[in-house]
Amino acid sequence: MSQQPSPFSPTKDFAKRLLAWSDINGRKDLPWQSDKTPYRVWVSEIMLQQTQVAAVIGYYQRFMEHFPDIHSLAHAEEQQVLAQWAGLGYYARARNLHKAAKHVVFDLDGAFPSDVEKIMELSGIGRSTAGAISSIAFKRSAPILDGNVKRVLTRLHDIEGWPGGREIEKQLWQLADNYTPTERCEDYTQAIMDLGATLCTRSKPQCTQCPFQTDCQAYANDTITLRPTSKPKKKNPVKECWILDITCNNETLFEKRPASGIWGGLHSLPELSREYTYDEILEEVERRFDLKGLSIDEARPFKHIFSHYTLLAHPVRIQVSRQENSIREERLEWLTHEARAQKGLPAPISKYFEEKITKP
DNA sequence: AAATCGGGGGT
DNA sequence: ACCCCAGATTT
Repeated sequence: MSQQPSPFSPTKDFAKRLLAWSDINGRKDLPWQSDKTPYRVWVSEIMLQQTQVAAVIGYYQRFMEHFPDIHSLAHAEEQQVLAQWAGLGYYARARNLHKAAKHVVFDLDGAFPSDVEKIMELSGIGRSTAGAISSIAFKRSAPILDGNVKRVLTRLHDIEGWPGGREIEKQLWQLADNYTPTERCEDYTQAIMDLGATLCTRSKPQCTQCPFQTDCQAYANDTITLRPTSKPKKKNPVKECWILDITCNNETLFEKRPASGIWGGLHSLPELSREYTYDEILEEVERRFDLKGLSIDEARPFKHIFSHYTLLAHPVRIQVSRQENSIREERLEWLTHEARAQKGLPAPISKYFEEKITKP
């Protein structure tokens, strides 16, 4: 755990300078930026959660015409709410909005809660959205930590580590809280989102326009493109299977694989789900190939790493007695080791045979 | 094709 | 308390 020596080295007057910047460059004419009632702010924050400003504007205006206040929303049928939401996507947001409206109107006497803790109890509102509503609608000093703010803060402090992780997120909330002013906190909330949305963007940030260029640790360290640290790719799953090494005399049964998928179109050993028991394997061999197994035993498993998963193949050797009337299919082929060497086979299968020959 | 996003839900 | 997902867009 690399505890940073000082998790917080305050940039002096951050809020003041940010507000000075946003007074000139910030957006102040969006539909939800006038008449900032809790209801109007809330609806805008929910709509903006996973959707860009430009896409939200039209929906917001129509939504407000249909449901001008929280009472009209609470008394509406869910279908009417969803109808107004149609096209915005993420419809769970609309259901949560409706559910929360009913809760406020019928359980809280229509009084929208003002502190973060209470706001967070409403469906569809987490800590960041609650902070936004509390600060913008109630002018309470409450931090937010949405994607924009995470980006600004991880760059300003050049914080390494995925912001979704526990420790980093905790550190970011601490920073967000420290920077949040008591004066003009509603403008500050809007301003830091504007900074992230217009200058401190994910790609091609406009650092030359940024009022914090000389404060920015990532800029100084030339790590802007590395911040925020991207989510660690979850390590690939391991998939296991049986690989059937079916032999009769000196020949092995190969099966041409489907054209698409892994090893598409190549000849390979038949593959079965690892779930099968020996008995089930033999049943399947008889069903699919019309071959009776005489003996069955396992060889050493081999591993093959694909880009998206690791295959752990368990070869199972099956001796069969060749029948006259064995199923004949285009995709099935009996090959000797010599013939096999000429054939296009998946590398792991070829390798398996090299080992089998050199170390029987 | 892969990364992103804030909250919900499952473990 | 922690991890992961659904659902849609963006790069």
